[in-house]
Amino acid sequence: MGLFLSTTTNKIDKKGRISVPSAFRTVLSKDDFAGVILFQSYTLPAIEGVSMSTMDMMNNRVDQNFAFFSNDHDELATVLFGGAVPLVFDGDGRITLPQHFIDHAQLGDQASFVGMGHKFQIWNPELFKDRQKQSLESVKSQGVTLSRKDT
Amino acid sequence: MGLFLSTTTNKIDKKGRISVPSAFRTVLSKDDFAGVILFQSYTLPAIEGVSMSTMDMMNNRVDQNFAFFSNDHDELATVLFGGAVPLVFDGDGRITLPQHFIDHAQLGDQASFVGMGHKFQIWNPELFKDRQKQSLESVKSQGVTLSRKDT
DNA sequence: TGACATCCCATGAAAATCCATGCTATCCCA
DNA sequence: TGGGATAGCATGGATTTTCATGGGATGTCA
Repeated sequence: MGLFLSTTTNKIDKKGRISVPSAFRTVLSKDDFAGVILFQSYTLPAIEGVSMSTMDMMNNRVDQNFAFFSNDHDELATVLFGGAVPLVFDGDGRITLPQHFIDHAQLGDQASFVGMGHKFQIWNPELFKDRQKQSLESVKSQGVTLSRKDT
Repeated sequence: MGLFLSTTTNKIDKKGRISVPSAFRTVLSKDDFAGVILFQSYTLPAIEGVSMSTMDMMNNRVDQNFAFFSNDHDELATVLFGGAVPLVFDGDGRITLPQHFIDHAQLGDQASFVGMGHKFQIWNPELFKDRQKQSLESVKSQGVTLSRKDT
């Protein structure tokens, strides 16, 4: 499917536009929707981004795990889909970030796109430095590792 | 899958380009992505290299072991994927090393590719000499061995 | 008609691509 | 077995293309 990898920092211009890194666009263009789905992280001052097909996948999981009219289902669906915003690329691969995302992630005139495999996050570059450092410490100290095993 | 074996030292030119040893390219070319994934070692002044399929494997493991929005998932993904850079070979089998990798591994105008089985490392040749010596002594004194057991 | 979104084009910097060269190991045939 | 041809590989440099970014023009909705 293609993975979101590496970290890229781009500028937000006066109009609130920002270029989605070319490599990320390539991953996103695998499905027919020419854009990206964004929603705010529930726990971090960051914006999460996924492809439309990943959104489909999450939708299926919600339906599998919860009865269709249960309260749990509706609560999760409300948060997950109610807060999700589809944004279409302009001709040059840019998107315009809605104001509440900019507020939530405390973005100034720059933003970092952080690849996380099947998804990515958008951060204030300064905040991300700390986040990165803290993640590394956490991964190292907790010994969260992956053993290599071919499937 | 093919293993990364032996050590080769190549030149880094003015533009930061370096030839990936032909034997390594052969191993990497087993999957459809014509390049290599690099990230910095968490503990050593070296760069680590793996194939895209290894990266895929790691991604699957992360998703299997951690809930998609859990903090553990995000921290691991940040370290693992946010710091990973996919580099495509040019027509002659070279890659251009990003500056922060050159800094981290303290590379001058040369670099050693060290085969390590499923992955390889890129070292400053001088630093690697010490590393090699120290590894050998450590293995000898601790009597590190391998159990012969597949899977 | 003003605010805002969308589309289009220009530009500079960076990255990808292409071509040339020399070295070395290998092969082939006399 | 010697020696020349050949192919693969690392290296250097030039050229072309892509990409991020800025700004203007056009369209749209309240």
